[in-house]
Amino acid sequence: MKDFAPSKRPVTVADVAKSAKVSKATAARVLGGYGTVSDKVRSQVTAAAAVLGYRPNELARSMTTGRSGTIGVVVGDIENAFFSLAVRGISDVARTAGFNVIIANSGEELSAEKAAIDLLIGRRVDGLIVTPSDCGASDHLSDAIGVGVPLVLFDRAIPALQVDAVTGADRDAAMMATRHLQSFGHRHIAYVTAREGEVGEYFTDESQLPATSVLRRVEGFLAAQSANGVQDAHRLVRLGAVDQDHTDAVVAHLLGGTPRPSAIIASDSVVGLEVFRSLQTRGLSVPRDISIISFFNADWTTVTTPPITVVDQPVYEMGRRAAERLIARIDGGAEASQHFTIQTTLISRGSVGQAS
Amino acid sequence: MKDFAPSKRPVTVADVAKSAKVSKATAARVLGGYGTVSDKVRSQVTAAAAVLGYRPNELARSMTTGRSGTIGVVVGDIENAFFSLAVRGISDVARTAGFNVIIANSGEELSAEKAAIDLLIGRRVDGLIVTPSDCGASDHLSDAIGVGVPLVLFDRAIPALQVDAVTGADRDAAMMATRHLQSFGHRHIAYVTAREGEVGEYFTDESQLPATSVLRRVEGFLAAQSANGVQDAHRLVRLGAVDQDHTDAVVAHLLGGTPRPSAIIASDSVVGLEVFRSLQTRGLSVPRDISIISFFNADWTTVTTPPITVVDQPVYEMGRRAAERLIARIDGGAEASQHFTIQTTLISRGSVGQAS
DNA sequence: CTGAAAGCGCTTACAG
DNA sequence: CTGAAAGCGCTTACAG
Repeated sequence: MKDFAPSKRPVTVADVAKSAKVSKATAARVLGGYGTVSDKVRSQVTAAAAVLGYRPNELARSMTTGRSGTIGVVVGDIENAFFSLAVRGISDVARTAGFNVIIANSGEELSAEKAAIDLLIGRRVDGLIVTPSDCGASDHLSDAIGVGVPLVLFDRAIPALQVDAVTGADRDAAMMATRHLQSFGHRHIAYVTAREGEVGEYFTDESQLPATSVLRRVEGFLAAQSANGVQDAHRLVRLGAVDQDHTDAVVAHLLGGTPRPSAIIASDSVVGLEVFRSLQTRGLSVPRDISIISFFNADWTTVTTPPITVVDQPVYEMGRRAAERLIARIDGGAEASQHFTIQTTLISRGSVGQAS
Repeated sequence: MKDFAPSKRPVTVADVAKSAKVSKATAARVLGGYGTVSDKVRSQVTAAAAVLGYRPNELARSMTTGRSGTIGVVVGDIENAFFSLAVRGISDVARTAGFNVIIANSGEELSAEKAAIDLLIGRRVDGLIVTPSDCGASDHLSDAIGVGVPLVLFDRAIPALQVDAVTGADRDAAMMATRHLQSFGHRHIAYVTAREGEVGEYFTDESQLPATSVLRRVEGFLAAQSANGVQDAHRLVRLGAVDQDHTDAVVAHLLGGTPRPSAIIASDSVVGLEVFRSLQTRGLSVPRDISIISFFNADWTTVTTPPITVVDQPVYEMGRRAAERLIARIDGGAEASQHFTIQTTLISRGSVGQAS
């Protein structure tokens, strides 16, 4: 028995209808699972569909119903475990509710984010979850809302925009981490982020930190430092840890400067890993020579020597909440927009010691 | 100025045409970027589209053209860094070629994989890249091919199926790793995989390993061991390392058994991390008490003490190749199917020492 | 319970 | 260069 060349033309309801000797409408009813049909007709159609190998064209279906059963998710970087975990939370909820998920990557670039959103709206997703790469830019998002696409922001809020958002309690989390270090006698604490910036560039202005999650953390850090009588804390809030080489340079600059920090807080687990490597490379012993706390309870933080004290963000739960909220909106609730803040905890492991 | 409630009905070419006082066909020509129009008309239409906020309906577009400009990717677990890296490779090539990527997760379950493939075909993707969860099951894949959807297998091949595949050189890689251990005097070497299985269950039969990538590695391992005069090597090929608890049990069983292995090869970096944690928990020192090699050069392998010797699979490159091949097929090449095998290297770090 | 017709928003020939 | 008509594969009223 030979396989013939693939029959290019997909089989349609019309084909099934003809084969089952019923009208298109009737065939469509059983194939689409709506309306009422007699059992006899149902089995005829089902049988015909099976032998023909009918597969519904979801595109056509979406076009007539106006629903695609899909939600679009735009994240900063799917390779970052923070986002993969969030996506799982979103997907789990979506699947249960009968939605599929399309993921797009912005690479934390506004232009890519815009393109992704256009694409997803073009594909007529029923709703959107996005991690805005620049919380100061909201035009493309308000456009989306204007078009009628339900939107939930993830991890970051946009103050200028009336829209649902699910974020961590970033300010509190940073204060908690900072106080923890302070309780070990640390005064000169550095805060390192991956935001684009010159090596040595420190925080002076909100506009440097377009992601509100990072900004809130820095605010919390500064507040805690200020409360502890440290005034110039912002000088140790550093940008530019965009990759291992830059992080090495940032750390080198920090350790060669005055005051020399005795502890470092890493703004996310990717930066944390790079900072840890930098310290290792320089032959520094953690926590004897320097202490470190990283945001996000990533895999690697548990197998280092010592294991790393982390701010444990409930990212899976955050993903779930975002999806739940979005689906509620899709299903009609037009209530006022809300900002959900998810509490975080500190997991104390071995990377924090007494300030020397 | 007030914002009115979102205008639910999206604006269509017809709306733009009316506003620009041209025919639908003409408006569609400029909006769709095909055919020829006068500059005057073009600017009228463009202007009208802008004020109306026209967004093309990609669904409708796909339905008439028969192309969606999208490729579907089904991976085992997007949270696994191996797959995220592959997806980036795929996405980079796809984007450059003007395709978008839809990702679906199978969780390494055949039923979920089937559902995902049905979904993607229903959405009329132009092609499919899939990591088959069970290389013995090919019906759903040959169906896809039968429907005319170009398909490239990733990481694993299906011997029974004439179809393109991009895999690592798994047999060679495992032989390389095994020989490396042998050169340090190791004879009793364990090989641990995450495939479902009882604690203590060892490899006796191909059917236990439905992923050919794993099977080829085991074959390479056994061949190398056999060449070194170790006959019962398969008894140390263990299944069941599905999560930390099970891995703990598998490692405990291994270390309590006879012969007691002096080295462990982890079949992927997730298993590797769990095995490393197990060893740490048991207070074993690597490599003094036991040596370890993990597949995949994951983040965590560089920050442990000692850092881990790994089989470095060029996963990004594999992803790129898969996407390139798929796009070539989509663009018409009906050449014979091919199996691309990508060479791997061993990165020797500190986790392998002399056998005691 | 079943069928004929219209329509979703585009693109594709086919005329002018 | 521009327009009128048909069609992609479904679902949705509307009749019978």
